[in-house]
Amino acid sequence: MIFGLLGDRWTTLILLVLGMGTWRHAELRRVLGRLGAEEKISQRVLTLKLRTLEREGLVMRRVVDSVPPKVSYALTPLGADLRQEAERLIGWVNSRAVAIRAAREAFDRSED
Amino acid sequence: MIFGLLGDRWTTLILLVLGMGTWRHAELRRVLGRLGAEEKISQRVLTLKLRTLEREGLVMRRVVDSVPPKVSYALTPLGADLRQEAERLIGWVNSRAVAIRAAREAFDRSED
DNA sequence: CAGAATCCTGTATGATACTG
DNA sequence: CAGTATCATACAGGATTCTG
Repeated sequence: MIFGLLGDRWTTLILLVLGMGTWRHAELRRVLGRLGAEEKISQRVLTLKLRTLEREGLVMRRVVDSVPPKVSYALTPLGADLRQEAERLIGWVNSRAVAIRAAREAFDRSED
Repeated sequence: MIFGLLGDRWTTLILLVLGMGTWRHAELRRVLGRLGAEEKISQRVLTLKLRTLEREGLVMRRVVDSVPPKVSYALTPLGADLRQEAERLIGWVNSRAVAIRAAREAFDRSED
């Protein structure tokens, strides 16, 4: 994978959503469940992904130690920057979607 | 992952190497083994990756049906285009390598 | 040489239950 | 609410063997 960061099922999507603002864990989880045509992300995996992103300096974690605790997540400047790159790549794919689909169908037709 | 193509261990590297020219299966396999600081790619996985790339219209496969057979691989124009995008992303990471490493070390220090 | 078939293993992801 | 712990599973990747 390019650099072991965007190469998993959820990270890119998380980056995109966090690009829209600041979210608490549960909110973020709900939104991810809708935006992605995929299934819902498990609580455990969301925590893992956020930890990794925080570790890489892409996400900021803010804790308000009340009861119950409030934890919010947002992109760091570095994270916002990477999000732009991700969007660029998504744009690339979208603009080539037709060609790619055509290639796929041609391939599938010819192999039988 | 961004779009399920660059999100694996070998595809990006294959794209980069194929950007350097046309290769036969065994050659390509040898070069991948050196360029990547990683281990050697297995014959099976290389075949799988090349098939996928061919299906997406990114790689062209040319067979000369002699004995033994000669099969060569090269990028299509679409593949060459994607390779550029991949290089851009790699450039992004390289130019931020220091910041990322610093963030990682700060995180590891603070968690104990 | 290129690749198909088999078998095996590690890692990512997921479901569930529990806690500060 | 956010997170941890545990257990279970799916899939990518790898080793080996065989063949046109």
